[in-house]
Amino acid sequence: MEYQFREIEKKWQAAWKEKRAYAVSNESEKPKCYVLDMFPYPSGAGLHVGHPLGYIASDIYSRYKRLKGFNVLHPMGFDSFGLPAEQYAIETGQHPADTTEKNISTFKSQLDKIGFCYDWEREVRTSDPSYYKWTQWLFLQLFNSYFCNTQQKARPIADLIKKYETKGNKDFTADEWNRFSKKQQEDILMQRRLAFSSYGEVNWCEALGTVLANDEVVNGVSERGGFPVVKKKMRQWYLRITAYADRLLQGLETVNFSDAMKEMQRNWIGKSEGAEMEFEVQTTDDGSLTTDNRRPTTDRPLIIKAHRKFSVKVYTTRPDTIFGVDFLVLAPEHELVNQITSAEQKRSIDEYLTYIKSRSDRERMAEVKQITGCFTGAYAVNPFDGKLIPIWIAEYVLAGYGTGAIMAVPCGDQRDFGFAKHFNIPITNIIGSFYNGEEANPTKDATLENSGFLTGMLMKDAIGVAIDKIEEMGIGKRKKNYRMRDAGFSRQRYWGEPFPIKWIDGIAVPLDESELPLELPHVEKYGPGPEGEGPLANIPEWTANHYETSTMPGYAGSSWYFLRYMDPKNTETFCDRKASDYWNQVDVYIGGTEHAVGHLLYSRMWTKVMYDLGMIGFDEPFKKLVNQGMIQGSSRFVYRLEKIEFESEPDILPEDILGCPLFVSYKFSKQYFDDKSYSNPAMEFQEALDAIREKLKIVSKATFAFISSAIHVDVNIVNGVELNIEEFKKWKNEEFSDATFILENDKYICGVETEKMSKSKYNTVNPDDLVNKYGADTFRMYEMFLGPVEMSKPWDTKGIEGVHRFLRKLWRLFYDDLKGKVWTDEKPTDAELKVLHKTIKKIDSDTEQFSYNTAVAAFMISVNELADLKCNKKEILSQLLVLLTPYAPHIAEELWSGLGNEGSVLDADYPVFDAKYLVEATKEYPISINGKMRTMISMASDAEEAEVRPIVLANEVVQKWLEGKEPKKVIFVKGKMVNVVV
RNA sequence: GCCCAUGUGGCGGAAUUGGUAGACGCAGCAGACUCAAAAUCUGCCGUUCGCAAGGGCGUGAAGGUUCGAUUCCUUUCGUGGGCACCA
Repeated sequence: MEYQFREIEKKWQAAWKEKRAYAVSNESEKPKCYVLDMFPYPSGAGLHVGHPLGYIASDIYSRYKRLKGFNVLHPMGFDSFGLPAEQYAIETGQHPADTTEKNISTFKSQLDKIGFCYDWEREVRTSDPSYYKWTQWLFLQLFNSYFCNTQQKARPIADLIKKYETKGNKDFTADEWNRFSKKQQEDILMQRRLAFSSYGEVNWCEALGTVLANDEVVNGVSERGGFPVVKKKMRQWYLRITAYADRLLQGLETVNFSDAMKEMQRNWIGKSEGAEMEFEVQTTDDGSLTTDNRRPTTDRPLIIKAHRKFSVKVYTTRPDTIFGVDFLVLAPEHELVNQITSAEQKRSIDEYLTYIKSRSDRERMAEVKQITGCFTGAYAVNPFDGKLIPIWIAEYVLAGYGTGAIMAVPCGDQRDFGFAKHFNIPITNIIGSFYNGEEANPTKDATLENSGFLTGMLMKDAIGVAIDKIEEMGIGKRKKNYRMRDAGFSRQRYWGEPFPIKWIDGIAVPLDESELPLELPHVEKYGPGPEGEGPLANIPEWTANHYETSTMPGYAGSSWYFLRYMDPKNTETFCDRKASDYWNQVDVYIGGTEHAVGHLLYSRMWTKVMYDLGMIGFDEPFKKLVNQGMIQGSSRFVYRLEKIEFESEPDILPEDILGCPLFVSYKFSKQYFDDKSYSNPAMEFQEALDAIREKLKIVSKATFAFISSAIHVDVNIVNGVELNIEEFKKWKNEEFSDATFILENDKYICGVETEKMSKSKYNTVNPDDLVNKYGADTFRMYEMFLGPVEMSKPWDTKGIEGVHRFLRKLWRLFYDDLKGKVWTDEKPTDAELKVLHKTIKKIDSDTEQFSYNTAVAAFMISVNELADLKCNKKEILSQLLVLLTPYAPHIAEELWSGLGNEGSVLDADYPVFDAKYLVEATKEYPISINGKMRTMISMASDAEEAEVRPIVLANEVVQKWLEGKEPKKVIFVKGKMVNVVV
């Protein structure tokens, strides 16, 4: 009886489906466990081997927890709104709903072949109206809520309205409020709503007539077409996530995420403490701007003007350096720029602003080596010593962060320093010898000099003193700041949730709950609407109703989906409170680090809002987070000779002579054609040269040079690094059917590089093929065997054979190909029990800790040892099968029933580890001399140092190393090792 | 640029968290079985010196702490991911 994995897997998948083996109930006596994978986007390319990595890990954990007696929720669904489907629609005219539907069914059938234990009855899709009805509903809850600063939580906006009606606030009285127009009231409320509308900048591409994503903009032009892209202000929806900044930080203390992940989120939130303060802009007596740049002197003291016409508000974390401020820098977008620019500087400033319009934020942050900026001609006055400070604008100051203006202290900040040097701005040193004139020193430990009332203080002590003084003088205040911005929540796109909002007379009017869902209308064309609005603006019926024309972003539906799985069919509410109370937080959430800050922060915020409004009973969605690494592609290259230059006749392709493309094997390519530069032609070489000459039938005297260029070749037609030449000739519709090759050792060897897995690199491997060839169980175990789940690693199909051999070897413990059944009911020996219990211990702890690669190794060791012991005993093998079930459920179920066990192995009793089988009387101690292992000595496990020492010193190897001398020291670690120091 | 992760044989990786570096698997080499192949089994397999016994070197690089460092510290280089409209 052979291991017929195809039949076995088909049989049990059908049986489990028929028995609804994976259906999960919300009512159970058992403790609950919620295991969740990150929501997949059903891309048209289907699954590649990188996708299932996390799914297999969570599946193993779910099955393990089930065996351990938990009621496990392990659902799957699709984040089916998104840009790629829309892009595809624009290109092919197919409706996103149709392509999405098709993609999902491909995805599902691929997933099913791998044998996951999803409860498909709970599947959700974000693009399904019955789902996005609740996304819209939740948006309205956000819209109708505000963040109460006193209680630090979300409350209904009605509470705020009531307060305004009865008490007013610091800016207006109740009477004033009640006299405000509806529009005025709404504008004020909009400043507090958790989902609110405001103006923000987008990447506008005039030529394409559309708004572009950041990654669609490269070097200031559109990725498609290369058209110029500029910043444009547009009305946008936002979520007030900044209100939750502190709670999102505090919440991190309560969840089990990796330190790296928490650190990333903290950095993203970017909390800093410092001060906000105002610098007056120097003006003449009549209040107009002056361009007098002479510094005040004792005989010509500065007259500080009383006109508070212009002032620049800066945010700084280092108010202690106030006397070291040599210039101010405004973000180019800063509203003061136009007002304070002097007549002489107007032209330069305008030119600079034009340049800035073409720069993305990303570029502005990344290219710090390239220092740009422009002087406005205006000066500010240092409020402490009256010094005049030139005001510049520069791209390294971002409008969205802090106040959009900084005070520059070149001796303490490297970017300010570089800027000062570049534009020859004199630098004031306030930290004495801590500043060397070569680079800035951001220390807080220096003693301040030239710093007025702060002189002589340690910088870190001066921070507080400076802020107190600033507050006392009434020119600024202590301030916390966050780098995080409010989350942009509109997209000028079609394929997303419509906003349940009508715009009437400039007021955003929410739809009534009864009008939900507001369904996405069918369209024929997906092009942008007028003025960069979304495609919905092209639909007369839509605009006639005054509906909002943008749609929600991808993270809208994914911010709360984990709740819908708990109660997916509910038509009354998004999720029944009883269901969310039972399932509660997600116990284990598995997904990639690419979602570290986006999705995870948004869903954490939504959860907090829902908790504040009493809709759910917990305020962190994910108790534990496991980050899976990426599976990288392992690309293969062939090297095509592209140009042959003769002394007389340059630039001939080999094809011109040969009539066919010519490929050289890796070694020759690297040795002779590696230089990419055509001006430095490849060297001559004998071996390959002769071969090529022969191929090219060129007279031997000709002088020529080549360049080889690396071409991605489909990894599926390469065996390891050896190209399958026959397959290659058939590849790409026989594009290379007539190719010739220069081989090494009769083989064509390909180049190898690790890159992102993608279709365009021909390095994707389809799990379907592997499941067909080796079976789902082999595939699952091989993915886990590759390495730790959290680590990124390149995919290489080669090793899968080893795992498959392991499963066949396991099979042979039960059945022989010729003899049939070999398992017996005999009583196990101590040695066999020892192997079993060693395995139970290892597998149990490895599975709990997601250390699946070592668990697979432990299974292999176990089967190797049982085979060596010729152990075919049911008592041992049954327990081993239960351990294996989470990893390889099909073969486990087949063998389990073959042994005549009752019921399904999916719900068997998990083996219990018993330490008594592992007790050893003696221990092989490694003996080191000066820390280097020299020999082994077998000694009693419970021996103490006094007994061990004479045995060790008497050993002949130790004697040899001692050379008759007394050891300096003997270190004995019981149960571990002995080290003799000579 | 900033933030995070990571670097160990030809390859994927292991190492009880400061205690035998290279488990397990792939690839490779030699052998058994076979008419042959597949499958299976046995042995070798970091590098270097040596007939051998045995020794030197070795966890990206350079320092340091320690009886002992893949593990801790400092500096440095390479690679991967994220940086707000890809999801």
